[in-house]
Amino acid sequence: MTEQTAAARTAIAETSTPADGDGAVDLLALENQVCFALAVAARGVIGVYRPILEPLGLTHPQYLVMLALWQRNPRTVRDLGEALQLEPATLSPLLKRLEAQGYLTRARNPHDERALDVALTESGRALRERALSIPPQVVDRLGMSLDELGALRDRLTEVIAAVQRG
Amino acid sequence: MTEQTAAARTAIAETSTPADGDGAVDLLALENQVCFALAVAARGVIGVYRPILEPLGLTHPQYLVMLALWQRNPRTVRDLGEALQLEPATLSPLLKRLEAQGYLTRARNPHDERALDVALTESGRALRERALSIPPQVVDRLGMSLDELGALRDRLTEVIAAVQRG
DNA sequence: TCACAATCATTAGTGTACTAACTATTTGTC
DNA sequence: GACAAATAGTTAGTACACTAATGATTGTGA
Repeated sequence: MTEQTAAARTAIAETSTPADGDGAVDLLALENQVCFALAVAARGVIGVYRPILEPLGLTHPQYLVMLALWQRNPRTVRDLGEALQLEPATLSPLLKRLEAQGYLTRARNPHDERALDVALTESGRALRERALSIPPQVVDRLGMSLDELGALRDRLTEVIAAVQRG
Repeated sequence: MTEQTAAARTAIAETSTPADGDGAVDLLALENQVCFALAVAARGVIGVYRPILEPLGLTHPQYLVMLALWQRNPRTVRDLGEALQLEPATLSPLLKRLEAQGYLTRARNPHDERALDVALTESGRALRERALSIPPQVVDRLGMSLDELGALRDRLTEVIAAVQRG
């Protein structure tokens, strides 16, 4: 019975696991950690995107950069970093790869030589059409209702706000 | 109204952002992507753990490994991988660092030389006492209620199940 | 028993993601 | 106008996380 393996008990239980007979909850139980559920879910969902994005030659973070640029086109690295909550040091090599793919250009801003303007190429703009089918594919693959996904996004937004509040 | 059907088609409804005047929802808007919220929230929460784990000499994934070992002590790499949903290729160098820190030992299983047994050292067992204060610190730092966090964990569990189901 | 497939871990290579240190440019102030 | 402070981006170094390929061991069927 004890042989039932943690794997069988699944990564995350719906109910908190009592540590022992006195009904106390094990604070350090893996299944009780929100951070663990968050990390596994994030990796898992990004894994769902992987095969869908592969034909476009994009990784998930690169896809997010493209989404940001499709919303507003010439943007500085700093601007993108704020929108995506990424450090410039993370963005810098990532943007170079997207430039190498031909989806965007990188050029110093004439008015402020410190800033680097990132702009879509024709190829980058055109990619949006192909990307339109991605969200439905993901929703379909997850097999979850839009209500469930919306509820999750709202909870995550609370967490993001809580982190930034600190 | 076309408003409803458009909202229903959204990856994430609720405060969905209209793309233009006709009330259609922009499927590719950054704010509407669950994957984006998931990625930002996960990075953010791991960032909250960073300074808390730093005194213990642990990164967040290393902390999760320790949690798993505190629940069941000698475990194989494969066993840990299933519990943490990590590839052995990810776990392998991670465990070597924990071994270098002196928190665990790595030794081939005598019954099956292919398997590698990972076992806590005395130092690794002792670390649990210090770790007991971590969850309260994180909850305090986030400033969210346990109900909110529990609700989030349940939503995340649904996603993880959805990913694994596919 | 002996080829052979399955299993387990490691290695190599790519791509995030962070911190810290650095260069270059702009801005503010005396 | 000179110069310190602030800002923008890059580079270096560490650590995940994945896929693919490799090596070693085990178990099985002919």
